[in-house]
Amino acid sequence: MARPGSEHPTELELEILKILWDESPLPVRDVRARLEAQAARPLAHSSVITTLNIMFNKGFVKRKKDGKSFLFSPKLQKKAVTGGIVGDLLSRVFDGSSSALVMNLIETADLDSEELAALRKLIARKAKEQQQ
Amino acid sequence: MARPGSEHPTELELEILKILWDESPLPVRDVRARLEAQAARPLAHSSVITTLNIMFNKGFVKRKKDGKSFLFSPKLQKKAVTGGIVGDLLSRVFDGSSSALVMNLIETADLDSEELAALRKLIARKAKEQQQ
DNA sequence: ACAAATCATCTAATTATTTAGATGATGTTA
DNA sequence: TAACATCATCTAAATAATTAGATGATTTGT
Repeated sequence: MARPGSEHPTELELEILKILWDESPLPVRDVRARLEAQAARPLAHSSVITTLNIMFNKGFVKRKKDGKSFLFSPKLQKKAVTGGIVGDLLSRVFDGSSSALVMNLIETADLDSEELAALRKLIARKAKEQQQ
Repeated sequence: MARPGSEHPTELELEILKILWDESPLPVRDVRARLEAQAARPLAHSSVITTLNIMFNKGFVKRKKDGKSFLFSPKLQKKAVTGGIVGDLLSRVFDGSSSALVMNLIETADLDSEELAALRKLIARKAKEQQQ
């Protein structure tokens, strides 16, 4: 009875990817420091490097030897990852309906008038592209 | 060294919640049948009821005794669950920026002109509400 | 040169999540 | 009534995810 893994990054993995999206390449030491400082996750050095190596084996990050340490970088773009998570949410909960999710977000999110205006523009642009 | 659980439903739990959102209350027998038919997850009866009871303990579902079986219903609304997952994604990846995620979705989603028109209306309504 | 710091590797442990068979109780059908 | 079907409970096991200390190697600082 196998427990299936997930195709998406786990919560800790997502935290680490975010750190690397913000700045990379980074050595483990720095990833560990930022996990503690930015994500309130104080982990031992070996906990962090273990997770990073698992992520490397999963194809989420690249690593490059630098002296005796490794520098890690994200291999997946932010959009690809969020697209995957959200796409999954779509197919599971919204029967694949993107617009239902987008509407749900717009209804629940706290958007100010500038953000709404920007969205309006984007939608107008999308609609225009569709007519061509 | 505890391994933290997640505050969100796991992938299987989300599949089960979807089934219950579509129709509830449901007995375990029916949940199991739909997992197999709709989610291509053929699990043993006891696997399903174990997961449902874990979900009950987590506060995700309600259950009511009916004869010798239990009927399960969702306790959380779809919006609350997706809002939680997406809110988490926001805070981890988009620094809390709802509009960035919504824009990301609009750009990547395959929306037809009717859907775009509906979004435009919703945004207009939101903008109007904000002026009051 | 020696001590301390840094680093990866190895090994181990905990917990969550998943999966399921055996068992006993209950209900239904022949 | 007996056999069968259905159901929850109990027990067990596999795997993923997480966490971390011990160890040896390398680098840095005194």
